[in-house]
Amino acid sequence: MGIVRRTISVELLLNEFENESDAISIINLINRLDSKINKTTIYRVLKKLEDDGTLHSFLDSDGIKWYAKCISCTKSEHNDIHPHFQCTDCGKIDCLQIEIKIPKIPNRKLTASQILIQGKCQACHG
Amino acid sequence: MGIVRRTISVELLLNEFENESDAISIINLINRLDSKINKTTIYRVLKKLEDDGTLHSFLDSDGIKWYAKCISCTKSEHNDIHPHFQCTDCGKIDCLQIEIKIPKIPNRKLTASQILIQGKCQACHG
DNA sequence: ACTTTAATGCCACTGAGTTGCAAAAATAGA
DNA sequence: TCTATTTTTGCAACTCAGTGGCATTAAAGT
Repeated sequence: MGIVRRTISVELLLNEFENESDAISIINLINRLDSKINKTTIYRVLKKLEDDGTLHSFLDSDGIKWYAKCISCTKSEHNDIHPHFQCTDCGKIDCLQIEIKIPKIPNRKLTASQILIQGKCQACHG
Repeated sequence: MGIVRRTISVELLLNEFENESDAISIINLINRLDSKINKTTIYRVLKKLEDDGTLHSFLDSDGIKWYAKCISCTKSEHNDIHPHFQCTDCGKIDCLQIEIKIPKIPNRKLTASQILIQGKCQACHG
């Protein structure tokens, strides 16, 4: 289930994503909001926002969780499938609005894909 | 640095991959070899085998680490870049010998990509 | 065989993420 | 606006994959 009550925690978290076009790691959010929200609450609210189709999550190459805004998702359907790009220098991740074609594979039914591309961003001399 | 000495641990681990064409999670290896090798050693030997170009590693959608045999890698170069397929029913992962084309992206220098495809394998009615 | 140096086992630790539960806050209803 | 209900939060303790230090063991070279 998604967000039911409009609480301060929900507002604060939505606000972080309002002011940020890149993805944000949970670790980072916990640090940013340390004095305002408990980390358990952060995990729980983010999960609900994902259920609502407001945010989507993915893991980086170290296995830690990041969240980013969805563009066209709803509660019933996460349409927002796209690759993520992580700069190996500064660590920033952003969503790439490109489509990567996965070919059909014999004897397997494909349902999802997670693509993490690594390299250097423009700021780090890409 | 990679493998220097031919120890029992190295033999046992290589043996596991000899008899297995799929990827194997570290967790699984630790369970399999519980009575024979300490888990710290397993982590260390696998890392060396990866440095040697014998195995490659990747994370699944839960962020846990898997290893699989390399086909054409060397100590100096991991050429064996390919997507991995995980069955959402049985959890098995295997290497897909297909190439997925990543388009050039403006203002970014791409160096690597990790692709995890999810779905159902043949055995689980793919 | 002996010496050198790499590899191992053990144990304690780290750190991301989770769980249970009592207290607090948000909504609905009167 | 007050009250009852139900969700949400904070806290503390926990889980579990993965790591680091260090003394001991075991390869390999001479």
